[in-house]
Amino acid sequence: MSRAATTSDAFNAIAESSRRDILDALIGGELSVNELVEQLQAMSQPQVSKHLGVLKTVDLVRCRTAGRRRLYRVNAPALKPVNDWLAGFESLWSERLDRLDDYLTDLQQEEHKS
Amino acid sequence: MSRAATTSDAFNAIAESSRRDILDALIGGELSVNELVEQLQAMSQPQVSKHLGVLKTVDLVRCRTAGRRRLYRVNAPALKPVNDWLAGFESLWSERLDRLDDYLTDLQQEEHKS
DNA sequence: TTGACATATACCGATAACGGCATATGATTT
DNA sequence: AAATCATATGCCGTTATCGGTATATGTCAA
Repeated sequence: MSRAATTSDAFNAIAESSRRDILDALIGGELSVNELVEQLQAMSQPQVSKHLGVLKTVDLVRCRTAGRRRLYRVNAPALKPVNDWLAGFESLWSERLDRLDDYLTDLQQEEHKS
Repeated sequence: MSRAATTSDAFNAIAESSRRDILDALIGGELSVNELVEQLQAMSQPQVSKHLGVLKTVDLVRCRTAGRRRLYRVNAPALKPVNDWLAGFESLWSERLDRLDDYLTDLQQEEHKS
């Protein structure tokens, strides 16, 4: 078995930073593939198309044909599973708990030295 | 080139559902490896250990030695990058926009038929 | 219809993930 | 010291990723 497919899940789709970059670029609104290629310096057209394909499969992006161009836009609700999962950890978020945690870790390392 | 390493990023680490399951199990508090194995039916001990290793590398999990056992706990702040990235899409979240989006997609498919 | 533009797809080599099983390391008890 | 318990690590085969380059599909204009 290998790692889960990037097309299986929003979680897997957004694991790749190139795809997050594409989604970020689309926050402003619809963009064509070429406009994305321009905006995302250092990404070839085939790359952008492939990544868009992945994003489309998991419904993170939707598509509209306009003339010979194709306008892509974000489908934000597809990010909800991620958001919902994260919400379960918000209770553990506070700085105070973080510091306590660091303290415990340090304590444990001190014990280890002795 | 291949897919980014699971140890490169919180995004990549949480792409695997087994690892999300582990993190979920740890929300209640510290657990030893064996307790995790019990709780996560159908995951072998080596698997759990390996996944914990990945989670530890990206600091999503921290570790404390207690006798011959090892107690793991969530380090929630390591999820912040994910949360922050998601926040950029909250403006596009509403049901209404979602419906409008569906409408546009349907419209485009209708056009395509003609 | 021919040519230019816009986007998608196919093939390639390289890399690394994943699960399973066996085994090594490490700590405790008798 | 030996046996036991708890956890980590190593090796293997399978599979899917990723970027690159070339090319196919599709759409419009002259």
